Amino acid sequence: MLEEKVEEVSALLKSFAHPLRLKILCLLQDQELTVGEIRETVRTTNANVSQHLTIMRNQSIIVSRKEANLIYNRIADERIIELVDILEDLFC
Amino acid sequence: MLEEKVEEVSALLKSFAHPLRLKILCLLQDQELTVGEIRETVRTTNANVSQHLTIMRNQSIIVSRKEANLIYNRIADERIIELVDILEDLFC
DNA sequence: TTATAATTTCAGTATTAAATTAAATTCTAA
DNA sequence: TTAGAATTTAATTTAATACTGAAATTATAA
Repeated sequence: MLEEKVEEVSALLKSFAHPLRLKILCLLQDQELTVGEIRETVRTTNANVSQHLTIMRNQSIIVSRKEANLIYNRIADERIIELVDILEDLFC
Repeated sequence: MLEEKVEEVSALLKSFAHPLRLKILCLLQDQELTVGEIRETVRTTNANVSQHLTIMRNQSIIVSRKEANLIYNRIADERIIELVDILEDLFC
């Protein structure tokens, strides 16, 4: 792997090498959810969920769609869905 | 993914979501190397390489074999080799 | 227009991780 | 048995992350 790609891929990995963020990605594998809905499945604050989503948005892993005063989040990149599936196959 | 597995897999990811550690894993894909040999390919200290190897050893990603006063390191788990290949396929 | 709901942003604190340097260990070979 | 090489460990400093609670933003609907 080229040096440049190593930087890129490690940054990508880092963006979901955190239990809450990995959990969020699992939840979003096959649906879109709002901050509040995600919040209901984990024990933390909305602000915290929002911040973790921001980290993943900055890596273009997640995109959001606004509907009324709700913001629906989903996985932006098919490769991430695939990768989470692979992680599940390999390590679960 | 079960809560317990989320913790486990995110800890695993974290152990190589760092540019130097990912680089080391790439180098070790198909060979074993000593700290000194790894050191030659990156610009940091031996102590630093050793510390990063320790992090991955603690996750059982890497095992070491002693020969004279050299310590050869290799990837301990076939699934990691596979995963690095997949990362390369998907993102490079 | 005002109240409310959802989300984000901000500021502060606490925690964890990374890199550096020096000292300690382990082994080899003179 | 001592000198040197390779590696690890320890201690320190610096930097990056995570979490919380409060305030700000945005949009809806009464």
